Amino acid sequence: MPLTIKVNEETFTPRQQAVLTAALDLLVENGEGLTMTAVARRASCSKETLYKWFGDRDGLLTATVQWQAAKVRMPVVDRSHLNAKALRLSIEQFARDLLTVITGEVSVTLNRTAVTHAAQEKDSLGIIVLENGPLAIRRRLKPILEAGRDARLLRFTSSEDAYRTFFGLVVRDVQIRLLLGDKSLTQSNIEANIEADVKAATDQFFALYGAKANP
Amino acid sequence: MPLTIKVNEETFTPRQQAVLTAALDLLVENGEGLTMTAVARRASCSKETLYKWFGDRDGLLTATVQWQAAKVRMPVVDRSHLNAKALRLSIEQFARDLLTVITGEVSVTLNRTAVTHAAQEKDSLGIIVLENGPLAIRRRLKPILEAGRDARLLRFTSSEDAYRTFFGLVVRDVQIRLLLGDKSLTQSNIEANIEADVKAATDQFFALYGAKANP
DNA sequence: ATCGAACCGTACCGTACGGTACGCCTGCGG
DNA sequence: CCGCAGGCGTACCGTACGGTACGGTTCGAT
Repeated sequence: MPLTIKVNEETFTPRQQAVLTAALDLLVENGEGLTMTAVARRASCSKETLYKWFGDRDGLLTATVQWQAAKVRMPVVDRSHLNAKALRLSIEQFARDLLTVITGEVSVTLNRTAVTHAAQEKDSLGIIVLENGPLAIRRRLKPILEAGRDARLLRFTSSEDAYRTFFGLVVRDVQIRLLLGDKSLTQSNIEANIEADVKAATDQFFALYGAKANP
Repeated sequence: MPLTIKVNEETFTPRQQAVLTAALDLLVENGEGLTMTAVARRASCSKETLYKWFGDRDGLLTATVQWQAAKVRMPVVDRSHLNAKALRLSIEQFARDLLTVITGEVSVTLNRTAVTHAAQEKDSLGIIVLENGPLAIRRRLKPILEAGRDARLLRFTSSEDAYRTFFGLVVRDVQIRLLLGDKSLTQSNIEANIEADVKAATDQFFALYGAKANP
């Protein structure tokens, strides 16, 4: 019987964090390279310690994803004085952050890992990734959207729907293509277009939800 | 050395198709349940035959995904007389088909399998899924969009961009949530909202790319 | 100085699974 | 009737990997 995994306890000792870093590195380098032996060797620790700390392989995986996903923090957008320009900048900033995070190597790896995990009737990693990815962004964007509505700069009925449309406009087919390993989407390729994409998505979002838009 | 896999040859004997069906069933039932022994037992054939026909496990997997993905065919939309109403119906139909396919159990399984595969520096399955999923839809939608533009019903510069925006508006965060195993997205849940979602996405698409829209 | 906890390194075990070999049956051409 | 190709079922092999055990080492507390 494996030990209970401490999923809610986010505090890891520096040594443990070194182990998690090693595990993440292995994941990024080679998605399926995360074997207990490899992690132990990379982190210069014994397998016994891994099992003592994380219970079993799944526990180590969960801790790694959890710890790493929680590190992805969007910068908070200033909400103090909300004129049209500031709102637009905030939305643009969210689009930029969303695209940057989602196209990052770590994010792709984490999402792939979670999808693989979900393919085995285990959804814990998927929940963690969802919670720290899309849902985290949603939580931060929502007050901005509602402030925009209160200031009569935006018009929508459901902030949920508005957010999901925003997500779609920004992400489009980029994420799924990255997850599927589409070679025509290189990192430099994305970086070169990110500003144009951010602007386009923001324009479209305001076209749909701006105060002047048709209901 | 495994035999060369016949990826371009789409013709399988009925017996082979029965094997592929068994493989797909196992995949859908339990993502990681596709072991050679399990397939052989399910299809009532010998492992030796599997290896003779498909070379190795990867070949069987590729053949399964290839064969199944190619079966997903969108109905062709009539393009004969293209007034505003017909165009809108066509777009709506695409949105509906796209959503229906993407949220289907088989599609989710195939995408998960391909993502898992891509996590191991193998992108062949990802390419197959991309080619038969998003890209197939794009190929079919593109002439409709351009016909709409020629008829001055739509306005856009790049049909590529228009398609990708359409994809984003329709799919939003549904696919990634399904891939990650989000429990709050049940099949019945999606089905109940699909018509409303289709209408909303089409409305938004026309708001952005309709002839009356701002450039 | 001594003890014990924590931990490293490594050897070891069990199992699952990819891949192969082989014996047997069936159907078909001669 | 004979022989043989194709295929089924099963036994088997090798390996990779999850998980455990254990001796040796470091280090802090007493």
